Amino acid sequence: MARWQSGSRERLAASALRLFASQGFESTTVAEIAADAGLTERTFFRYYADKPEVLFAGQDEFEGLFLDGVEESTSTQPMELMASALDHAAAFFADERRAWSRSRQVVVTGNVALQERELHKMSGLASSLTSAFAERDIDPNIAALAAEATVSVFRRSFAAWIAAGESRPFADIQRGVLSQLQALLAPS
Amino acid sequence: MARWQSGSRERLAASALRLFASQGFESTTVAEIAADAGLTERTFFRYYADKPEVLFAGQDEFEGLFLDGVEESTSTQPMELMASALDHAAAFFADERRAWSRSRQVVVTGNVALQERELHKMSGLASSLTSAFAERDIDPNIAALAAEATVSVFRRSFAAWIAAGESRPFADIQRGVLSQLQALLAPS
DNA sequence: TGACGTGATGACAGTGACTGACATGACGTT
DNA sequence: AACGTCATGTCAGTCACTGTCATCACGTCA
Repeated sequence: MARWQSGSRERLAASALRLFASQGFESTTVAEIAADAGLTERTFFRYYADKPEVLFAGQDEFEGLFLDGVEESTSTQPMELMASALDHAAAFFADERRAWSRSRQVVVTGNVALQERELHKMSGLASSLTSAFAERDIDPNIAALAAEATVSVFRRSFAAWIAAGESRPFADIQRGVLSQLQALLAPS
Repeated sequence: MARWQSGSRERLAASALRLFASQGFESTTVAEIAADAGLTERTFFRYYADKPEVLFAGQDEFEGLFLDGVEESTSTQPMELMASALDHAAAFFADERRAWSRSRQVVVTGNVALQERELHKMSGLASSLTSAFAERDIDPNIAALAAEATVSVFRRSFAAWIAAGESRPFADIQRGVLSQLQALLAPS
């Protein structure tokens, strides 16, 4: 029998989300999360750099989907690369994940520190996309604007996807939002 | 002679920026800032909600310029409202402010917590713009995309404005970036 | 089989951000 | 001159986060 149960990292994340959802982010201490997972506070910080970070595990995988989408496309047109990245990332948001995403988002929306962390993650995604676009010989300034537009479309789509009553698949919503953005900025 | 010197808030902000710039954000304690301003740590937190916030005083005024720009325009076209907001806000970034903005940005760029706070302020600006646009009978989804696009243009412009060697006025840079964004998303 | 290294964890003390509660004392008003 | 107000000081406390050392199950190698 192992001295330590395996999956400490996952247990910590699960305990954290459950406690945050039931009693709030600020009124849950790290020591409490750790105890709930059968560990100590010190061990929590060996897995997660800080308290907000425990809600953002798996971010790298998510960001990788966008980048894979860019790599898959052979185009050098910003719009086509954006669409490819968005389409590819949509796979992450399967319908089974919708309920989980909703409850997680309630927690994030309810705390400023978590909102800030989420924005920072989105900013990191935009940076990565900027680099990926720039490797296709796209002007750096254009690449940055395209990357931020991509993230905007994703965020709007995600918000719509978890809205009450919404049932369309993520990919469908996202294509609609991208069209809206194009229409908005079309020279009239 | 007054028991307390006036302008405590401003002295705290000035001490903070100076200390952050010379020895870094993290290695400067709030107690140190307060002492430098002739006050105590407790008083610092009566003026600023937390340590990052001391670098973001005056944010309301800045946000107000964007909103004034929207109000000044009588248009109901998103693109025209965006342009009006951006043009109006450009007044905030006079050439005299460029050197100060550069040194402040060095501090912000050098610390993750400050970057997160800055992103959150930009997000708040986007929310305000979304509401302002929505009051012009613009579809909420379009309003949100237009607001985020506005903020993207501003941020890209600001980055260019403080770049080494750059000397064009802020308004000129910003108009160029807005044109680039339009060109990027123009249906081909 | 037993010594040994490795790696995950615990234990503990310390720093610093932030808060609540109460005390102080200069100032204007009456 | 008594009084209320308000910016500030003082102090104790909580909690996020860190450095350091101890512990102990496990695999390996002699």
